[in-house]
Amino acid sequence: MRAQPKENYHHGDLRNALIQTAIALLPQHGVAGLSMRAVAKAAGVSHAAPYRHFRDKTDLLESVAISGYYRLEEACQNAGRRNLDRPQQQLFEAGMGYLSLVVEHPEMAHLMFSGMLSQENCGEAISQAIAAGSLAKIIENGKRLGTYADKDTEDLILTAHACIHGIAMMILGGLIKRPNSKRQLQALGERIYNTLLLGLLKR
Amino acid sequence: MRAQPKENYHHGDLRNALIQTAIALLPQHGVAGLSMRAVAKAAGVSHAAPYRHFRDKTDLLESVAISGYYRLEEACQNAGRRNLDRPQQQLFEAGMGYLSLVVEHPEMAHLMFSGMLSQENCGEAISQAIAAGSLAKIIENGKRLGTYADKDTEDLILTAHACIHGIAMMILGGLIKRPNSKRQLQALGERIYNTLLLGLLKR
DNA sequence: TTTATATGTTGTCGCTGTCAACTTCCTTAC
DNA sequence: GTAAGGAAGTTGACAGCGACAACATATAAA
Repeated sequence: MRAQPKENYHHGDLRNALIQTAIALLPQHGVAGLSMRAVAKAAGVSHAAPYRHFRDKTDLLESVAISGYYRLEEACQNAGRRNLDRPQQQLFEAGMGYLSLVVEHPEMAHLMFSGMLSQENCGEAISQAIAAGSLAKIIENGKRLGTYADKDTEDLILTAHACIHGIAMMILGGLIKRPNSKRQLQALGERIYNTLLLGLLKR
Repeated sequence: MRAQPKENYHHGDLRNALIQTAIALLPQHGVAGLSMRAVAKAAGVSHAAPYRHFRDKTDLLESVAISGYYRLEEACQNAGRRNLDRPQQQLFEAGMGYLSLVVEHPEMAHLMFSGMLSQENCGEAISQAIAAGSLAKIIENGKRLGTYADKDTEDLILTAHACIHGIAMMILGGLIKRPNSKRQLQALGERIYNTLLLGLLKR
């Protein structure tokens, strides 16, 4: 039994400390500019210490990305729980949560979605299960309530996800002007959302 | 007047040669693994030669990305020209061109869309003018022909672009399984496209 | 022909990711 | 309670990188 984590040497929970430190440094340094050594130094350990807990840099970044996926899932699930009997509001708020996370933590989003991490550890499996998983529940619920079109559910989920993800990545990639207020982001979300619901064609 | 580019020393058109070499090396090395020195070596010049033509690494990568934007524009414009009186086919083929480029040249797409390049030189200005520009013409044309809903044109363009871009980035980021044939890609495009046209809601 | 400028080369710097070798702490077996 | 051994930290080293300065050479201008 350890009373207090010793001051020197063994850290006690360096692995998590490194992940949290990396998350903290990410906004300043950017994903490209974030070095393993900088994370180690900021965490107060020597430059090689991280290699006792992570195979290489990618391994650390994967762990950071995974924590981002969980935050994203949480945002989507909360949107679902807040509006159990209003499927359209569920979907809209989930989408706004998705967008907000990307806008507020662009470097984290870059890490999660740029595809540079091994597809095995945090690609399809996790992101699919999490982000699309929450969306899927919301859309299936809406379909049960008779809100959505009587088409293949997978197609509805995929299209909604693509739309949300697309706007997020367009902001991230500089293809559209980055909204500089919650209000602007909300307005952007509404424009997309309404168009997506009604479709491009004349009704 | 120069008869033949001399074998030694002055290259004649090193700037373009470096861009082309970088494009050629991109698939093997990936954007993260592509080094200035590797490009220089592959182009047959010394490791510092590129700095006579590019301020830094980002400057070279920007030039590579810009050439990608032009390829993308070309694909979209061709789709428009091929189907002048069929607005839906125009939009679908433009989208498929967009998707194909990303699937066939994922590293180039990564460079174009990840947002790590300076927004000034090849961000909003160029990408907006090119990709969205071609899409805009197509959708405006379709609206004139009475195909599309009587909503704000900007919203239609934005939503269509987001949808296409989103699917492309989901493939790139490993969020959905990468299609391994033209046929699979086509099928994926059709699912999205039909849902986007008709909208999520019951009609 | 001389001179200036553009372009390519070599040498160097600090930083990075990663490994090997060493040290220190904690745990477990006797 | 102590010795053995593994887990977790340290220092030192290496090659590769981006970038700059100093130098060399080819072309253009005078």
